[in-house]
Amino acid sequence: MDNISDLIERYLKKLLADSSKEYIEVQRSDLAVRFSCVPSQINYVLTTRFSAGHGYFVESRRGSGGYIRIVKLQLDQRADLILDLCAIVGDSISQSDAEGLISRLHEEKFISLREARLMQAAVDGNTLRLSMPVRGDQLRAIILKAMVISILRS
Amino acid sequence: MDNISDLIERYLKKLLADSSKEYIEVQRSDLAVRFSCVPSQINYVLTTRFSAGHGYFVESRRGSGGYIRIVKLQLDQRADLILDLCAIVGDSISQSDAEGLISRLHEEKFISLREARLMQAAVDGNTLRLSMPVRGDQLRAIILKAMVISILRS
DNA sequence: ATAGCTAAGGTCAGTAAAAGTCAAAAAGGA
DNA sequence: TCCTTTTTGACTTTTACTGACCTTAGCTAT
Repeated sequence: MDNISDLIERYLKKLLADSSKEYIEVQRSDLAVRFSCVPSQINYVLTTRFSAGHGYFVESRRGSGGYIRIVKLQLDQRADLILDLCAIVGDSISQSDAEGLISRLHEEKFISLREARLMQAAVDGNTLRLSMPVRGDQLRAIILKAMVISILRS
Repeated sequence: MDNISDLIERYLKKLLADSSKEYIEVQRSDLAVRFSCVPSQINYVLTTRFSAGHGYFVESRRGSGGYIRIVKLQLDQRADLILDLCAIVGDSISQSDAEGLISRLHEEKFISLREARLMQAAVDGNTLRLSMPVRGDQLRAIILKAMVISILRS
């Protein structure tokens, strides 16, 4: 139930929360040692849990003195939040990214927990797949954008 | 009278009763071993005895470190009304009926105005028609029920 | 300068470990 | 008997993890 990827995710998010800046810098090999895993697992965690859809931006540099920088994008500093969110969603969005975006909206206090759950339910993979075997990601994007617009307007 | 499904049901309900939280997490394969049955029997038990209508909500994750989480909804007398409304939705619902149902939920103070707007947006005709010219009413019913059930949590 | 070494991080495909689906077979019950 | 519920298992999908091989950046000795 607590797989390594979840532990790494939590660790990085705690670092971010404790940091005074909006980003952190880590070393891939350090993390791999700390969590007794292969280095490439760090990349796995980054792509599955720190994607743009989840509200993060990852930069890195190789070579000696290399690093991985994880930036937490601040939603509340966006000039036009609705447009930006719709751009992030795009024409198609995976369930994982949708979940990340919704929980982010909740963390940033744009929506309540109940509202987050409502939105999750509407774009849930099982819900959508029941009706549309294919193109679930497109449908999810359409519904998610409609909800984002409705709740952030006003 | 003592079939395996009943035993599994009782076991899970005892776990829930003994738990300090309102949910439990189990592993499907563990249960299958414990009760000497095939893993898919667990799914059978979940769908026949732990549905929303029975007052439960089931989430799960696949892959290594996967789990099944069973949430017990604490239902008050008002929950019956919600479940009835959910049953009324059925397999298919028109936009105007959906709107009626949503405003009813709001009038009965089950949901806030913002939540009502959110739900309206998700099942809006234009939104759904964009993606599915046909079967829009079926899709609307599926999404609406998922959202209605979600408000039973919390 | 620069060739070459070293120390980072990246990619990708393959394997393993879960849970899900579906329909057929078996068992019960009225 | 006939219908419903339970049980089974073959096949699928999703998620996590691993390792071999690749790329990039800095450093150092010539």
